[in-house]
Amino acid sequence: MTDSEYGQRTETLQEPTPPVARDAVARGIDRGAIVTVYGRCTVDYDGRATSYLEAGDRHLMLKPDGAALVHTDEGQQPVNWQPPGCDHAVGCADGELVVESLRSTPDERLAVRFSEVLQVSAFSGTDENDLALTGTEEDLRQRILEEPTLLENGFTPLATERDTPAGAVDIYGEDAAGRAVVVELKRRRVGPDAVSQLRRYVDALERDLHADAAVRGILVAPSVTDRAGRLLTEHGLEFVSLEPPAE
Amino acid sequence: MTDSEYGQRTETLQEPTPPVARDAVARGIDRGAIVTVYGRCTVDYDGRATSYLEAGDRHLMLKPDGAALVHTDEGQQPVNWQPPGCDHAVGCADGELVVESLRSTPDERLAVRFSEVLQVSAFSGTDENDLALTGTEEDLRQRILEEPTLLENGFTPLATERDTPAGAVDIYGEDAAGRAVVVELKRRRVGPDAVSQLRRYVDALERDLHADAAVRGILVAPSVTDRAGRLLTEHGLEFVSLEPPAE
DNA sequence: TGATGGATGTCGGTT
DNA sequence: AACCGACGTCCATCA
Repeated sequence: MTDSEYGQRTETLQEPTPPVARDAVARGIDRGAIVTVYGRCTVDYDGRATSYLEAGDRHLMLKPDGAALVHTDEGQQPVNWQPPGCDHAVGCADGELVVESLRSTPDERLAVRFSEVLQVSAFSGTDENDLALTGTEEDLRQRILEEPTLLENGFTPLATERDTPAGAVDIYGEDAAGRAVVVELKRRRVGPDAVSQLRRYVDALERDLHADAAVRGILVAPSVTDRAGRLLTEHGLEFVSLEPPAE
Repeated sequence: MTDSEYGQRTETLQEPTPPVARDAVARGIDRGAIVTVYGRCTVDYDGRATSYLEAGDRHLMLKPDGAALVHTDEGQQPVNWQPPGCDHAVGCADGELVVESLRSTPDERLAVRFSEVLQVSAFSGTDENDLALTGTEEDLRQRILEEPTLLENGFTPLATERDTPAGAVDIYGEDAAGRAVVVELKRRRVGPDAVSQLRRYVDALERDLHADAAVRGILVAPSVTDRAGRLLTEHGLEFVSLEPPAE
């Protein structure tokens, strides 16, 4: 039922007793493995908020970086979790397997109590490669910097991440008439929040450059919602429809 | 090595051949189980963006609601995923196990190709219970509605989720002098975005109630950042420090 | 189905 | 350690 010889890349136990499960989990954590436990459990969380989950069958994953995830059979998001950097502890109490993940700053505690353990697994392996992702806001920025005319004729980018009292502007530049232009980029359709963000930057830059300077604000995104479009008009801001490159 | 009798709550195979793995995954999906695969794989994603991940050892989880998660040994978030509502398909190609998850609106495709399958598991179970969570924004709202004096003496809540052209206001009410008050709630320390949000609501309500009416805007949160504090002052908005109740 | 805003958001960069 | 904004954000709610 197990393949627990030293050096194996996986080690799995079916319906172990709590002490056996505890030792397997502890050994997996020690070896730097991804450890999973499936079984009937309750979950306590206390930290930034507080939660409790009554008994049910769930899947717990403990990662060597200190992350913990409790998954039910629904949803992309775990029902409970702990971020990387936590310390995992495992033990038996009242004949149950108990897994705890703790961290400080902020003080947070996750406790999973298994009344029944159906399976414990430990997975060791290597993963050297990083994800290659395209279609991000950064890609959209590159596209505009390489071909500023996409924004409008005569636009000249002068800086990216230009600092203002309100934060860093995505692209700062000049139009054909020499007016200052603030560009805010979004990789997808935007709502009111993006308009407010652009507005903050334009306001801040107008103060920074002295009161006389009128600063143009251009929102670049695939599209805007109705309300966002109205907000743009109200605030005298502009919109240019552009998407991140497909690849 | 397996406990695949019909009706078992878990079914696990160690190092199955691709066709055997394929059948186990298909059977697990059919039964409405949570299916996991651990092994060496590459991951292709195409949809709202595009990504590719070179070979490495990873953990794939397929949920009966159509969600798919690819986890490495690091991070709380999956390196690749597909949201609930997808169709999972499994097959063999070039002697490899291939799992695909597809959806439309938007069109998105996730493909995981295993050059080596170390373990396949299927977990069946029941989970009737919902998470009980406290310390949310909703709890903060309840706290204020029950004791409006926490906000300020003489405050009278008149509505929650009051609609304005800019969206729904968390709490709408009147102060002791009968002036309209817009309250924006945040469960934790806030930055500039929350201030802009409150500003949009105050603006919208002032227009809605006619130009003469001065509307007060109060941000309620545990604390604000420096920049947010400055923005509040600039916009003539107020701040009251309150947290969600501890339990 | 789309819009809107909350979230124990998480994550990365920078100060 | 805090601040800030992006994210293939996810997610519930409501129109």
